[in-house]
Amino acid sequence: MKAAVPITVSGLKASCSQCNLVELCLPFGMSEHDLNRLDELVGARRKIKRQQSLYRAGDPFEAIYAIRAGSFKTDVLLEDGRDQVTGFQMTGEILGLDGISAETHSCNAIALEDSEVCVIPYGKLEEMSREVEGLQHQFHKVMSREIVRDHGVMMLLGSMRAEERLAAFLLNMSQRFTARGFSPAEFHLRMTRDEIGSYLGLKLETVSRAFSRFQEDGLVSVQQKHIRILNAGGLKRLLQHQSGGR
Amino acid sequence: MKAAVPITVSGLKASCSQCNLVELCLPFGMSEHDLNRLDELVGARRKIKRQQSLYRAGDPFEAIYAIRAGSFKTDVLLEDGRDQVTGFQMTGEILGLDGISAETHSCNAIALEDSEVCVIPYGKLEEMSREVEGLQHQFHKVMSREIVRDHGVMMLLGSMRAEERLAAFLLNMSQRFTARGFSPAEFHLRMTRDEIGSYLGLKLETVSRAFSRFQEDGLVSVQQKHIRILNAGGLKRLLQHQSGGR
DNA sequence: TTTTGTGGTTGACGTGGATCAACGGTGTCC
DNA sequence: GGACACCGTTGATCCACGTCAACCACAAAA
Repeated sequence: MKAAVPITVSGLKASCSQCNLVELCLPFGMSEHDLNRLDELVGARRKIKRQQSLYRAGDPFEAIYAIRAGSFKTDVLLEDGRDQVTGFQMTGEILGLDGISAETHSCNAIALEDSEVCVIPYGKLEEMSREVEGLQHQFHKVMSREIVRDHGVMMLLGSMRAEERLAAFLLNMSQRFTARGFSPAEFHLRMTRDEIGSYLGLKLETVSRAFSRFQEDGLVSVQQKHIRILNAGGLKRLLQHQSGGR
Repeated sequence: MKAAVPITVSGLKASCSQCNLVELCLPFGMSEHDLNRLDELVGARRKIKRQQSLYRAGDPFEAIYAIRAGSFKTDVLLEDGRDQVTGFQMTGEILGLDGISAETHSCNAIALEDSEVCVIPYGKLEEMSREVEGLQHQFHKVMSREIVRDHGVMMLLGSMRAEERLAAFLLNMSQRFTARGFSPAEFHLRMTRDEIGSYLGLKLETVSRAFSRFQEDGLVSVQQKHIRILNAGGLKRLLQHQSGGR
């Protein structure tokens, strides 16, 4: 939407060993000793304002990013103007893995709110993961997890109906908020109906109607972006009962 | 479909340095010196008969696989019986990357024809990629490429219409056959209409109708699984012209 | 040769979600 | 405070694709 973006690099050096996101982020499961080495790896932090991009499709690939605060969406766009949100990312998650293959980013990463990331220069990461076994293994796991996640989305897009897709989305968000110490039942979505729709392969009107339907059925209470899940079991059942999907 | 499968491990030691698939496979771009080290890495070959599985969801993850001959599909299945083909793989492509994250495979890999793979024990791969920089980098690229590919499929499933999806599929197949030294215009599909449909998020009847439509329009000639592309430009145009897709 | 099975094609019909359109709520910038 | 922009909701209508069903082609078995 906006043109190029003023980049803010805070002088603050990141520190994995001090960070309270270790359990969600790249360093997960690494020994204290290895963790200290990671502090060398992670470069400066960078702040990204709402609606601004961390990187855009076509940018040369130099680093991956760990989200320290805030949240992002990634999207791909076709030359004819159509676009598709490929994911929403929260704190501790890693952005930029798409860039390794062609040494150029293949999607846009845009902040959904004012956010901050840790910059992990990719060359350094490769170098250090030759020395630190735990880092190498974690990094592979992070990439593999992304592949598995994408398969899940393909499943959703290829074989679920509108309400099933939204139910799956809400349960997924709930689980991720829970992992971050927030309530499983009550949370604030940072993305618009249009963005949810793009991600789920639906039009925004369909998303809105599905929300209304869930509210009628007492499954959730919806007030704009504020969601309260009233009947998680009901949402799960929506997913399991083969409802004649496409 | 079938129950568990007799596994055939041929005594033949694989050899990357001798293999004519180097340019498509994991070793791509590696120096001759590094290539020789790869020969230590790759274990036995394994033959998989048509319709049999290389691994199934839930199997413990031990190795990744490079396809030496033949082709595969991967699919995920939901507890309610629905399933979704997440990809078709050809010679030189790598299978099993989904298993790293949870140390368990998350999808099924099934041979579309009698096939053969090179078994790459994952522990050894990690070990060796700590020593061989080129290997590490190539491996990361392979994983990243998989992520980018998945984003493309998400785009297709989320925002293209039936005929666009099939056109994209045919062009993709054509390109991959070309890369393997086959004709870009004429090839034999190894998968059924139902499998194509599952991959593209369509019913088999819709796939069949789209094929018929393409034939009427002189874009391709279709005889069962044998495809001849008569007008590649026409197929590409189908993709670009915003045809009011969903 | 007939039989059986699997995969593919085609037609008639139904429907879930897209499209088009109007309107209501909320936040932000003067 | 008022005006504007953006986002969300809801209704009416349409159409692409799913569903159901019949039939055909080819291959393997008998």
